[in-house]
Amino acid sequence: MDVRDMLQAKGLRRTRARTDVLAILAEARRPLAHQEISGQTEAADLDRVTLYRTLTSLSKAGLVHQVRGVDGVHRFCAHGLGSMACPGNHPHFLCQSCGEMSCLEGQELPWVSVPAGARVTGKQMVIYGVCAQCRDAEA
Amino acid sequence: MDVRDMLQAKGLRRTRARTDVLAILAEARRPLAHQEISGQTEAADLDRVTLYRTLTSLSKAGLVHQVRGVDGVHRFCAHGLGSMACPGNHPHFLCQSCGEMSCLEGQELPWVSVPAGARVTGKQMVIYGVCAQCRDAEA
DNA sequence: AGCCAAATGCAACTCAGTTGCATGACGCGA
DNA sequence: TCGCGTCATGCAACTGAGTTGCATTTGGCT
Repeated sequence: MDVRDMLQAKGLRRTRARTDVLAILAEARRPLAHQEISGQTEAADLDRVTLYRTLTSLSKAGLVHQVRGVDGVHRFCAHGLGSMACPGNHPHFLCQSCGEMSCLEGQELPWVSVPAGARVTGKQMVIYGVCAQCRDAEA
Repeated sequence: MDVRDMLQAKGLRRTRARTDVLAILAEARRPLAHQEISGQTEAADLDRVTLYRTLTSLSKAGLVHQVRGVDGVHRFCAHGLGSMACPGNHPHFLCQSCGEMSCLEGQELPWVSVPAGARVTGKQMVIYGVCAQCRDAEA
């Protein structure tokens, strides 16, 4: 399924910003921050604001999932789009040295009981530390 | 155990900022954001920067634990100081309507396997939605 | 009391993210 | 395929959390 078709299926207008951003995210094996996306050549000439709004609309449409790391930065992920859509209900690992986040797939988030009467919108779990590459670089 | 003694036990100078902030946090039944703390009369005349630095030093000393909500704001918690110290390894609930966070105590965070070679510094899980009070207020 | 290191206060700054508004482009119907 | 309304984009300016540098004060210790 093409990214353009996915946009249409969700009732979103197919614009260059959306197709490019969605393609970048779908290709990435991990959640990307706004900054990382705008670093890609395809998105380099996009306005910051447009990128933010694009990510918001993709997120609302359910095409990407969104995680906010312990560094306070939003990251967006669309890997496994289509067939094996990645709903995002798994933990994420954030390397505090290089800032890369990765999905810890195949591990479900536990069910958690919340205070009576509360409505749950979502949940996220972030494990943080230093990734293997950065540990090597340290030594 | 008095908050002043706790500071001393951790090798921290006992200053008004630290004793007041620690007392506020110890008394609160939930993690407080910087803004909520400075709203308390005891901390009202503290400089923003001092409050940030105070929270950082308390956090490093292990007297408080720190959670960053999906709203990107740091919250600090010291409830159950001393005897039943709250290590923070439980999930937290964040109400996106009123911004209040609460500790979901008695529920352990699951063990999660991370990529080989990575060093884990910490982990946090945040459940978000709307709390019972805010749901009532909506209706 | 007196000293030094550590803590405080102030000002200015960074950086992620948002808002308002004018312009441009997508989609749809004629 | 043309035209039009609506939504998307770009620009500028703003917000709010958090940080940094530096001069001043204060806690702890002798």
